[in-house]
Amino acid sequence: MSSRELTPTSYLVLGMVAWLGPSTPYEIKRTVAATVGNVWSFPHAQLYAEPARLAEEGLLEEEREEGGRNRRIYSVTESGLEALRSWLGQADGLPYEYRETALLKLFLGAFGSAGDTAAIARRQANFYSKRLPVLEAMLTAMAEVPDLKFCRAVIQMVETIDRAVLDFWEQVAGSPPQPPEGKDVGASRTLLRQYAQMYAKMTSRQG
Amino acid sequence: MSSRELTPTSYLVLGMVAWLGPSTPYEIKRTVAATVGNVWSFPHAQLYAEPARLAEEGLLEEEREEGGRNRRIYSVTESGLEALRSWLGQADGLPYEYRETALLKLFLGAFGSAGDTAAIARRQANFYSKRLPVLEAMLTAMAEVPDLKFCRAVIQMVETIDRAVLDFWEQVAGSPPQPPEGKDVGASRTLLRQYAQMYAKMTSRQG
DNA sequence: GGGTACATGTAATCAGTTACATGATTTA
DNA sequence: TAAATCATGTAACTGATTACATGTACCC
Repeated sequence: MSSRELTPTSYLVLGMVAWLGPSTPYEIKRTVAATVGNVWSFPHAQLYAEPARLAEEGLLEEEREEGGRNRRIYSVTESGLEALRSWLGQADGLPYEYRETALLKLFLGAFGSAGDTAAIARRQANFYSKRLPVLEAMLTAMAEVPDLKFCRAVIQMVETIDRAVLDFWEQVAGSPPQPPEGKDVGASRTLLRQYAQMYAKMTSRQG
Repeated sequence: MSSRELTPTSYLVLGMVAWLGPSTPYEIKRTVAATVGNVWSFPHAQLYAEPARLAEEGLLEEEREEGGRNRRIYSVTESGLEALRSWLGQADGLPYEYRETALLKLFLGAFGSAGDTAAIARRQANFYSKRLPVLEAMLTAMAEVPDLKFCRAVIQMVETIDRAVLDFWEQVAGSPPQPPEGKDVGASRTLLRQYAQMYAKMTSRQG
């Protein structure tokens, strides 16, 4: 029936509806925000658009609330559950994507001013140091509830990464790489090219 | 001159050209792949499209190679450098995005079969356990070369995250959360809703 | 009763992804 | 010299982001 390839967003929505039972896009959004949304943001417009698509494909079923807000309410169909199960069965093994603007700024720090990198590092460290205690509170709250173990696993992963990343940025803030004097890129220019070439060789065929 | 807001991709390209000197999209691509590309993938089509845009906006300058492959060669302009510097000066402090399909599968593991989650976890662990030694080789190679310190910092971050994530997946593989018997979601259904609500309260106003 | 935050959508744009296509070097 | 990989692009599609818009509930 459907021809398009489902996206991660598709499966997330599918899974949330399966889990929450009949639910509105807003409920999906809220639950996502509380879990994977911490590190993988799904803008709410998407969480309204995606269920609509899935409904067209017969993987969700849509009904409208009578009266009141006239909300859209979605439930999983059997073929929706099937799609979800089949997806869960594949261990495709794609690596993570980690996107942090600050990492790009660290990378290109040579072109900035002296204090830039340290300021950026402190800013990031500050953010994660504030999020960590919240996560820990969540984790202890969930520890009692075995039914939330899957949810808990997600928060545990967020915590794991936050810790690592916080540590990293604190180190950078402590001893930030300094931009070279006089903007002399000349030296690093050829070195960077050599590095890229070496890297390509090391990763294509055998090292 | 330009009206659009520059994207992270824009600044990355700007920075790479500034760093490499006059360069072709392919050289940009290769260098990106060797550095941030490890965790933040920029498809090559983008690294051909973006310099073209930047050239239109006067932030890069484009010339064509005479004869041969007739390649496009880009260099930074003064206003390009300015844009880069000004961007580096802002510590906007956005948190990272971490996207790993396996994390979604872990989250939704309740709907899969018994062995699924463990298989997925092993698969991820396997990948990172293979990448780590490569990164370490790179790091020791770069340790000698002070001009590559910014580049090295990036690889260090990748290593940091890989370690943390590898550890996490190994733990999951060791004792994976089991899907409930009989697909009884009923219990966790309301708990999940409660959790989402609690989370919303904890993160909006003060906890 | 007025303001602020929660809730619920739609529209338009564009970056990003995938796919297609082919020329130039190596390497076997 | 054939195969494989490296290098270099373009076209088309569509999901994702941004922005707009408005209704409803709650708090002071």
